[in-house]
Amino acid sequence: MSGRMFVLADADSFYASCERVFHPELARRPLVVLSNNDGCVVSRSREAKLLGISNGLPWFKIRGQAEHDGVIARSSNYELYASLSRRMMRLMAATLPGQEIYSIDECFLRGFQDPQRTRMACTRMRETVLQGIGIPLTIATAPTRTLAKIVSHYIKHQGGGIGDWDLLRSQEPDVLDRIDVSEVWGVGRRLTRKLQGMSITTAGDLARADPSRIRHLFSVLLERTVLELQGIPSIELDDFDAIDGTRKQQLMCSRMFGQPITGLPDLSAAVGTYAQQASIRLRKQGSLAGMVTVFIATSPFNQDYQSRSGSIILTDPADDPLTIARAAVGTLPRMIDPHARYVRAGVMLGALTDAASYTTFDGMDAKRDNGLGTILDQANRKFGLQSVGIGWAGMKGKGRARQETGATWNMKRQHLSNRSTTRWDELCIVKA
DNA sequence: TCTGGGGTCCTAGGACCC
DNA sequence: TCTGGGGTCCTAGGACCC
Repeated sequence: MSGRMFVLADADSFYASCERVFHPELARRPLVVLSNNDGCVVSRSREAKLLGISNGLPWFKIRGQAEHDGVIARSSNYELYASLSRRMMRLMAATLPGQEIYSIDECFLRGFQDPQRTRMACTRMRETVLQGIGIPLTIATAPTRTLAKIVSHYIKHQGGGIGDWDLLRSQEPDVLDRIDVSEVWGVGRRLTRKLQGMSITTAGDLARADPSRIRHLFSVLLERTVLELQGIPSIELDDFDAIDGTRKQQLMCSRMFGQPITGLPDLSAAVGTYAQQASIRLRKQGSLAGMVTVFIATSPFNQDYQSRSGSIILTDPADDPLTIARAAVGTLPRMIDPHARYVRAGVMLGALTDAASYTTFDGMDAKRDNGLGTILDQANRKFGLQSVGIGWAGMKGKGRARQETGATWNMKRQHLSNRSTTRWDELCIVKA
């Protein structure tokens, strides 16, 4: 074995596992985590999977049966997950070199030349994260990222743990032929259908395909996937700085509403709030936005579905909340259908540039935050998101949702757990 | 009644120029 | 005004990921 060895570490049922960290009584119970608005299932514990609950199912459709089966539901709590993710990533980076964070719950690392040494490091890493944080990992090693994904997928089916491509292949030479092509990293629904039409139905079929022919019929992306299945590293990840979530090209804040809204005033309030949220993240990563795009949409499950978007180019790139919110709200009058029932809106900031190095030719400066944004950022850090804001963004709700705004369109989160690691008023209480 | 939120990359095709 | 080809740049949309 020569060349690089990729290590893929990802958490088992990450969101569900996070919920258990501060609620040990949830261990071994069937548990699901729901998307915003308590819409769909986005994470299930192993026990919930065994009950036949799949990801993406609308909660309102399965709720009756699930509750009958003793399933516990939690609203998603991304503050908690992001915080646990950061700790988990730091522990892993201290064990193996070359960490590339790929998503909130998984990262690639580089293995050592000596496979035995790599294996020991993986074992140690898994124990450290389990004991230090309480999150179980699945760890796979392989000569390419795509094969590491295959191994990970395979051993998760066996209940998780640690696996290696060479070992697996020596035990089961035909393992790729027993994996559906749709399970391959980079092959989605559409490609699966097209490939099936060409009698490529398993990962093994795809691995045996001619890369240049695949490139012709599909794209360079799928060609790289074929090469990777053959053991030739061909996919590089962007060297984006994911540990603090920095985005190089665009940044978006969008939400489904708790209930449909109609008319300019409510829509403006929602879009203004999302614009502010987006500008907070923009300042946090030290960028300026050159373009603001807003989209609004009615329900795609209704017959009169409509979706519109509009953009504004900022003549001077900006990071201050007023400029961005004003630009965003300003797109609405020409887009809005006054009778439509909107269920979703979003604000995208594009044409991002680095605030520190930005200069214009004529000596004009960018629309920098004049201090208001920084004050808002500080207040929000201290008192919690949406404590303070411009316009509607500062309106608080009551009771359990007191951190959210009081507007009717604010999302539903009826099964929210405490944000124990990021909110002082939601600290875990230990009775001794 | 009730169906997530964020990203990335590639390609086709139009606009424009010579 | 018409005719033709080829190059570049940009954007919208499609496809994928978690």
